[in-house]
Amino acid sequence: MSDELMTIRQMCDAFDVTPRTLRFYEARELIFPQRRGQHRLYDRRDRARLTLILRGKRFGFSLEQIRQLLELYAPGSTNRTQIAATITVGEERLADMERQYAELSEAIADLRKQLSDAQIRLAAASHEQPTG
Amino acid sequence: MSDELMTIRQMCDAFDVTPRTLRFYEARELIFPQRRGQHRLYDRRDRARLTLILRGKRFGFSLEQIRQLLELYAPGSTNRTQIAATITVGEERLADMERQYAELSEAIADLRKQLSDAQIRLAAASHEQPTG
DNA sequence: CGTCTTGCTTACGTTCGCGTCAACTTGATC
DNA sequence: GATCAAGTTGACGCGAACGTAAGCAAGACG
Repeated sequence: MSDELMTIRQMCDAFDVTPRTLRFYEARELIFPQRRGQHRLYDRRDRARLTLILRGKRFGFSLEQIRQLLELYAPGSTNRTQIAATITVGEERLADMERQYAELSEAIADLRKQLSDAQIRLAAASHEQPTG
Repeated sequence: MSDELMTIRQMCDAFDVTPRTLRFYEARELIFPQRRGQHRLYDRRDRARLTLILRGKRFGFSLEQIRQLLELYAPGSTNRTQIAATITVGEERLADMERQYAELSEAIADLRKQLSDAQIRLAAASHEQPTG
């Protein structure tokens, strides 16, 4: 069961990203795969981080914002002010997400209404020529 | 009450965007202000569209996706296949948003947990040196 | 009349998040 | 030992979404 360590190719297949992407994230210090010689090896931690990265991206966060958030998920520092700072940015992101959550709820309701209106227009247009 | 028509400057102030942005959206056919001579004038319709554009952006949609969505909000075409196509893309966007909504809910719960864990670490670090 | 402000067009510059080579190493295989 | 696949490090390229700067028009104002 060597599902502990994965090569870059396995990672790419598993997460549907390209090698370039993984190296890019590493360059931006979002993940830190080990090296066996020259080759990168990704462990469970790296995979967890990548999951969070991709999730964060889907919410529209920048890689830098995500990097800061990842510190919250990593038991890295024991420095008091560091932890406090990390918490602060985490709370900001949380606020962002909560705002987005509320707005998304509205937007979905909105879009549903527009869709049903359009369905009506579609039905009304049924007796006209079917093409333009 | 000439709140019916607004200049580009008034729009920028109202929506916190730059003139460049408004002209850019126009070039991409997301808004269609009237012209008085050379000057652009924005009416209620334009403002509604801009609101939707900015909202869409916050959800991570591209301007092109937003442009397509806007057709749903504009009583533009009476062409049956056109309306049907518009509905289709609208449903796709809706699905996107619903997925995002669900995932966001998870992510928020997740982040809350990480934050509370971090608070605990912060408390635990209290008796150590307060700086590094 | 000059000039100030507001806006216009055109066009090149910039940042982010990668894509796409090129050239090299390295371990495996014929 | 030649080749081949998999991986590596640069370095440049690219599309999206604007920023920025140059140069022109046109009404307002002293």
